Amino acid sequence: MTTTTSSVHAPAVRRLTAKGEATRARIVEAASALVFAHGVTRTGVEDVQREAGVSASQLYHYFGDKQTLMRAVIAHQTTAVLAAQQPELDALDTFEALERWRDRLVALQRSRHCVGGCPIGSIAAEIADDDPEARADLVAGFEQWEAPLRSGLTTMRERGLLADDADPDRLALALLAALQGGLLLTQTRRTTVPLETALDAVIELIRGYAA
Amino acid sequence: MTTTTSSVHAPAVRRLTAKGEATRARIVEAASALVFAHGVTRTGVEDVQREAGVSASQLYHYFGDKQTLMRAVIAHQTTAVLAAQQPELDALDTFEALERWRDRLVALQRSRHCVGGCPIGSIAAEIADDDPEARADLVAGFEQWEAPLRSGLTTMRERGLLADDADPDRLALALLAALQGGLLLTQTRRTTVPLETALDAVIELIRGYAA
DNA sequence: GTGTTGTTGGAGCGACCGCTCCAGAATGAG
DNA sequence: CTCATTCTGGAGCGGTCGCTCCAACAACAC
Repeated sequence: MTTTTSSVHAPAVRRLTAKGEATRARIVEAASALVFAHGVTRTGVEDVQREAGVSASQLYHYFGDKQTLMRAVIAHQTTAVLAAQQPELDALDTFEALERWRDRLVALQRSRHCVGGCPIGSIAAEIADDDPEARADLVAGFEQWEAPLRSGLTTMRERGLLADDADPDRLALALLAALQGGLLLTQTRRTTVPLETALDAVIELIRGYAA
Repeated sequence: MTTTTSSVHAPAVRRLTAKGEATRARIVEAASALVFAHGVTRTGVEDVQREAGVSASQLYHYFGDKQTLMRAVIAHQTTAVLAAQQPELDALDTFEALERWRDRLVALQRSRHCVGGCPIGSIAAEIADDDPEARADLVAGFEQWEAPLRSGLTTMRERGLLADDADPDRLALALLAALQGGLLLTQTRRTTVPLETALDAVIELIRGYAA
């Protein structure tokens, strides 16, 4: 129970050919792009078929139903989001790295003209209350995100960059929350100002713990 | 242009009877509750009809289409959200008021068992990119929210509670972003910890500006 | 080659969606 | 009372939704 893989008797596939793997990947990528652009509910299975260039039977061959597909989308977007924050995210152990990470996030949203929020957060807001299994995946996704933040801050404290009374757990969570809220407001207002302000505020708080 | 009322030729009603006003209100309230629980897209017009106890023709008599109804929901929820934060929100001019406000928000989410995020923020995440008019309403809603935060912090600075280099605009925006992000993570993780941590972080930053 | 399993195409079903339409009942103005 | 306007009930239409089914093709194991 509470396995990270799909639950009981997923109509998914046991073994996948190289070709099948490619088809499956194309479906997930197409679905991810559409969900990012229009949300889960507004993304129809038929839209995914068209975008991925597959037939209905192919889609339902690899994913038993839409819910399963959406869980695959969550997994895919989690990986993509973390990758988009590299290399800074995995070594957030100096104030300079923290600032570069902040700048990268802001630049990314600016390049998107502030359209679209967080690929994971948006899904969370839409289906966290309605799909328990997806919610578990989202919790895991956020945890994968928070972990490197926590680890970077911990390293900073160990190296004496942060005072002993700085709490890496608290600060990492505050950072993630500021990021999510900043993204939402940036998406709504179509300005990167909220994202910048939210991140800068928490970073300033962290700087207050500089040793 | 950019009026706050509905735009060109809204099929809405010119004059409303007392009875009509009541019916309209019932529809908006039912729709608001359903949207809060299940989101915009998952809320069917038929669901609203059932919940409000009205027929299809009634609903379309008061609201030309679903989009118009959703804009009314945004307006209604904006009022409701602000009301739920009173009396603190309108007088956030001491640290004590700030803490009471924080406690009220946390208690509210706890009483909901962390189900459902921000009534406005959730809608924003879902349709900000797809409905330009709704997005404008949401921007206005957030502004109505941010204004008292800004005004409270400004008062604190004027009274000498905050140093001159404290920027009420920045801090108010950071507070709102932390709140939104905290609510999203709290909704996803089903714990009030993220909300508490996010708000406490920004409040701690503000306290750093205490004169 | 043969059999098994993975892969693909495409028609189509039942349910639900937002919305329309028309006729009748209630209401307010004169 | 008269009449225009507002309000209500309910059937139903065209479209879309998630999904099923069946038959054929391709790839791999032996």
